[in-house]
Amino acid sequence: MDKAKEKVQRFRAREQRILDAALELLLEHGEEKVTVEQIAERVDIGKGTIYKHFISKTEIYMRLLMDYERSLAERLKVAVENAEEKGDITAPARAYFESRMADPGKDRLFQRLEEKIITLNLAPEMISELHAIRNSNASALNRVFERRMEQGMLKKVPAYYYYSTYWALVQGAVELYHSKSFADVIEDREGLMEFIMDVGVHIGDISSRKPPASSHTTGQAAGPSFG
Amino acid sequence: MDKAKEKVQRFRAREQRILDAALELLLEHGEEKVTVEQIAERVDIGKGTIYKHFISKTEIYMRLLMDYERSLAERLKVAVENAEEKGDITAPARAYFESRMADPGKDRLFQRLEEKIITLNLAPEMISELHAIRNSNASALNRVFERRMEQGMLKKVPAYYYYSTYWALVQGAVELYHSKSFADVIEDREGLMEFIMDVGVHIGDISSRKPPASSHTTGQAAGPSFG
Amino acid sequence: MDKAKEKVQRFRAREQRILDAALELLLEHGEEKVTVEQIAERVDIGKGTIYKHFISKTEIYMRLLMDYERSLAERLKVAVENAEEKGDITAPARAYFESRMADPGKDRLFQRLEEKIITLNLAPEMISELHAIRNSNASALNRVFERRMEQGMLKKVPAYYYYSTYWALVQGAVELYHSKSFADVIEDREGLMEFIMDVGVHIGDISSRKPPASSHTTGQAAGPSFG
Amino acid sequence: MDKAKEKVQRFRAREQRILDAALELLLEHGEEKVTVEQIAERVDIGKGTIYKHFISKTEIYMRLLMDYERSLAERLKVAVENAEEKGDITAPARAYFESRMADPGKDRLFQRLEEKIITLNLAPEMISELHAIRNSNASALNRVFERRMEQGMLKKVPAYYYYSTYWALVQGAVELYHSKSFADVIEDREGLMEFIMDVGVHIGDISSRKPPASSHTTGQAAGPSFG
DNA sequence: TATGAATGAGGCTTCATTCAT
DNA sequence: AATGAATGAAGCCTCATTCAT
Repeated sequence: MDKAKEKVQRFRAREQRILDAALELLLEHGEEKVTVEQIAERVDIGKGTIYKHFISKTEIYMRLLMDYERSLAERLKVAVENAEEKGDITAPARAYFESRMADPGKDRLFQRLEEKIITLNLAPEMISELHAIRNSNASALNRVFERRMEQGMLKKVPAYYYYSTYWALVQGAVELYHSKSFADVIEDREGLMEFIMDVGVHIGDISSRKPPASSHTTGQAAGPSFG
Repeated sequence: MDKAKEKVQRFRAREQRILDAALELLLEHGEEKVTVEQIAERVDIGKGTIYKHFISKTEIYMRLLMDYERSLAERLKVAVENAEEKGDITAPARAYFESRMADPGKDRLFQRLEEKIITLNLAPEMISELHAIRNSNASALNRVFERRMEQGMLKKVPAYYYYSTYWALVQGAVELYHSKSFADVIEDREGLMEFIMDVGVHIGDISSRKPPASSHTTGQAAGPSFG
Repeated sequence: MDKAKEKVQRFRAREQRILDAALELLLEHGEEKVTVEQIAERVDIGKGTIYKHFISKTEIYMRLLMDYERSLAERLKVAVENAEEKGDITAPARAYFESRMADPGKDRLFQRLEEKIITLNLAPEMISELHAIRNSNASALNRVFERRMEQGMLKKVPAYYYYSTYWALVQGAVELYHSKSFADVIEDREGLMEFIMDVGVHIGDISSRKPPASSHTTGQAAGPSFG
Repeated sequence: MDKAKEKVQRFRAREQRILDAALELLLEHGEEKVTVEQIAERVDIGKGTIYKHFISKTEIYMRLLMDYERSLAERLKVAVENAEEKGDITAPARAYFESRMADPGKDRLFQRLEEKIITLNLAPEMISELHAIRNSNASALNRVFERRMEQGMLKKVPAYYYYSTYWALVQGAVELYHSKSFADVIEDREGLMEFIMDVGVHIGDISSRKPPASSHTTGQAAGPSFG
């Protein structure tokens, strides 16, 4: 009995190790350049063993994608609930931003992975499932924007304007975080990210917006010069 | 003499045809899935001939990247000059936005291309050169933001905050434009893009900001055309 | 004691179930495309267990081959004995034909299996054993042909001419039965098979041969049923 | 000009060498057990070169199949024409038999190859093309049988009875030729094959058949004993 | 100068068999 | 005794780049 359980557990543990190794390698080397053999090597198992756990390389990637999206959804849900108790209407937006910016490299990786899988049309059903999860994320944010519009705090435009714009900003922030061109220029990344989040949270605010809280509010005359 | 010139010209013309064909194919099939053979076929020359013009496939891609970045810089420069004559201080930001959104698919492709080349560390020097061009773009925008800060129109933070945030928003807008998940949701793409641009142009505005002009609210005869 | 017997019996029963499952799968999917895992699944036992019964996949196949050949021999023997009592000299030939045509798909499968095993030279001794069984089949037929030659009913040629030719015809009939190219053309398979059998039974007949009895010409109440 | 021609010729020659090598290996080792690498090795070219000539391993096999079928059709056509001039009505059947028996190993190999390709449903369109060629073969034989029926020389049954039975016999003869079980028994292969052909040619003959011409017509009391 | 045939490293996946539990 | 996770050899195919003509 116990032995059987143990075995199952060891099996699951190995599955997780495969996923972890794949993610590590993906983060280290990029989507291209990671081979099944490499993953196996890192987990220190045979190449064939991978295929006891996953039917294809794509399935490994899809699992990573789903896991990430689910954890995002989970964190967002918690944040929304907490926020509603406290009456902080900007909390969901902040939670979303923070969730995605928690590990921008990972976030970005998963975008690329998803894009590739969609383009090559591997695993269309799993992609649908993924998008279903994502839509549940979207609706939480959408509700926030809609409520604020009703309260007259936001300019009235179609709600998806807000959500889309906000998404775009976060997406861009993720790219920015990763960008090697900006790396030299950005001295205070934390400050910048806060600034961006603040911009995001106040998109469309009609008036009397709280000025962005930044650790840099003291006027810094000359930032780094681009070119 | 003339013959030699003619020859050189034909050579250059073919080079351009190779670049055009590569871009077309890239746009049609995505970064992966374009082979040197396909390019040669479309130009209707031999595969070997390509290697008379470019030492590697990567070099072709780098050339496309550089050309794109330069055209961006060029357009931006013109816009800035025009704007300065007319005193429209938001013009550079708008020009930048419009330039990148003129063909979002292309813009996005080049991001991916660049990313790939950086990741695989093919052609590090060319990448440096590319970034130099980009920085010259950045400085034009930076100057705008700095001037507006000096005029007290923008909250005082390091100038790169503005530029980075703006860049992030545009970057995100490009992704948004392309995104298949959003495609169903976005009914009025033009309107949305204008909305985003407006958000971008007014990042950090201290007060009395003009509410975003949206085609949903005011009939704007001729907005910029995207895509 | 009883327990031990029971155990042995269960063991044998399972062995048979493995063989049955293998045959089913082989018939369903063809020689290639059947894996040990599939067999284990269908029997609902572990893959490893199969190897408690058979040292290799080839051994399973060899067992199927032997069993088939033995059942063929058995049926043939019975038919010959019955026929001799009744004085019907063509009975063995008919019995042989009917035996092999009883399930042409199976017969054909075993040809292929044997061929494969011979080609790859797996299990040479078992193949010898198989051929020994088959030769015992041959001798029954041979005796018939020899007797008929002695009776002046058949042209005198080496007896193996008859047997070989007859074998060839039956072999071909099996293939014909299975052939997809012929499927469209053959409207009356029963009639055709009877026709072929008749041709076979009368190979070498010296004179006054009974014209082939075909269901197209004479109403034969109960012919042998094929397949 | 000449150079270009030469090049094309060398290319074609190599293609033929690939086909020849593949056929050789197939004949030596059987369908399974021949790898693309082996073929390349034997031709002394790189693995990749094979794929300049053929899009897949299956295509190589299909080419062999088609070439064989075409040569069969060609030989048959010539034989039929010659026969018609000379009034020898059995000539097409003989030609067909002889064509297929010219190299029984090859004939058998191609059956197996075709079967495999059909089963795995690789290349369905090429298989159709193959069958089209084969049908042209069939009709030539069919016409012979029909004419003989009209002349009252053959029992009247559906024409496909004759063709199918004849096909089955030839098919079986091919297998017989190859069979290792029969190898020891068959002392005079030529004689046997002639015997079989004669049986085939006279299938359904109504009367006064020429006795089979065999080099063994002298009564050999005891052929080899089976078992 | 232009060509395209040739190359071969490298990637993904399958499956019979072994062996620790 | 039964299991099934693990193995790794082996197979097919792709494609950037080279080089002889």
